[in-house]
Amino acid sequence: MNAFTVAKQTSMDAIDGLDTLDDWEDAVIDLFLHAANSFGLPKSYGQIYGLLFCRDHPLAMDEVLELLQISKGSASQGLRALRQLGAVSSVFAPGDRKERFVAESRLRKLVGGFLREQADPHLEKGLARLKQIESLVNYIQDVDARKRGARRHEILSGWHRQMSRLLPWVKMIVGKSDRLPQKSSD
Amino acid sequence: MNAFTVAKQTSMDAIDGLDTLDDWEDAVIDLFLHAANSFGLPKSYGQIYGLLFCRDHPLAMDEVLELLQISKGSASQGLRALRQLGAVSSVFAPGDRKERFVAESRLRKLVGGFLREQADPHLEKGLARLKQIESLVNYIQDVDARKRGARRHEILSGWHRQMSRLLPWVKMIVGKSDRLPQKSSD
DNA sequence: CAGTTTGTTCAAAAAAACTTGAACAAAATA
DNA sequence: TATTTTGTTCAAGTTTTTTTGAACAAACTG
Repeated sequence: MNAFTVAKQTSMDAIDGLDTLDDWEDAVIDLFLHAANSFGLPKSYGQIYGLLFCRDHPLAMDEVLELLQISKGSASQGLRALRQLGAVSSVFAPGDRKERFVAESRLRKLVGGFLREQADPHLEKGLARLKQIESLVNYIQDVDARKRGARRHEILSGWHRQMSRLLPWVKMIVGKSDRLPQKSSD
Repeated sequence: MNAFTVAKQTSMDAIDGLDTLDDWEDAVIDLFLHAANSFGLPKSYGQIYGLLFCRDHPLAMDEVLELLQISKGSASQGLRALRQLGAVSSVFAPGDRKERFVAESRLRKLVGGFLREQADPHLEKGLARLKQIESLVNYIQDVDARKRGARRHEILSGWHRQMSRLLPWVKMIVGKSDRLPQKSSD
């Protein structure tokens, strides 16, 4: 990258305001920071997603960490996790070695990714725990005590079944009319 | 409480095994510990709920903290929070000053309480943030930049609407056939 | 009313989660 | 191949959350 290119880009950014955060962008990033927290994700993930969500064009990792004032490590880990969740995807600009990132803005996809990466694994682990509980209950000698244990195992199995049923419905219901109808996208 | 009463209770507990935790109870408590964590609640809440869930009879706070080996403070705060969530309710045994607690085991109620105490407040806060974003977007001078902000606000508003729609469905779907049909309870 | 039981509060300690940045690796370039 | 660019890893540091327990308050009891 030569001096001319640097100068050109800097001035363009300054004109477009893309090398600083607008107040509304700060507010959006803050919204996602809190949203991430309430979904059990690190706040930096929310910040990164929020920034990309605001922008029309892909950002590279160094732009993200510069704009958000976070460390390289956070940016790297955050972007990887968000991609894993399907919340961001990377694009490679032709003739540029940098990987650039864009936010997925279809709620359906976001919810789907979250359920796949977070909810489904918990349900699987839960099933394993249920099996272990079942076998422990079978060792109980006292009849009444074993009945009590068995009853609890039944209840938990019922809950597990219901949660398993619920998730597909969530995927269905969310994303029925995603992104508002005006100006059809996708 | 006189010596006889103490001796009597101790022996009864020993016989029934109610003053120690069975292996299966440990496993159930551990299950709820992890579940609480994944719902963003302190693990002690999960432990307390799990213990009460295992037992047929109400437990007093001192029994809970003894069985789980947790502090008075944790037990007190945990029980209060769980009651607030509708996950436990307290009963007063006649002729006893102690408040005793039982777990709510209807998934519908648990989910309802969680949504009411956790999800609904988040949605409300989200709405407030959206309004603030909207007003910030209106201050943007540059037309294209304002369009970009307005578009983002629309998308977020759509998400908010969809999440608001989703929650009632969740309440409906969960608890359709709660607690397994056999041996009708409640 | 003095003593006991029951339960709450909250400052400090402990534990858990998150972030940082320097060292490292991989890939492109000269 | 030496150098630069880009990105990852992870031990150590920081922040946040949770737990503890001693002090306190309220309600009962003798």
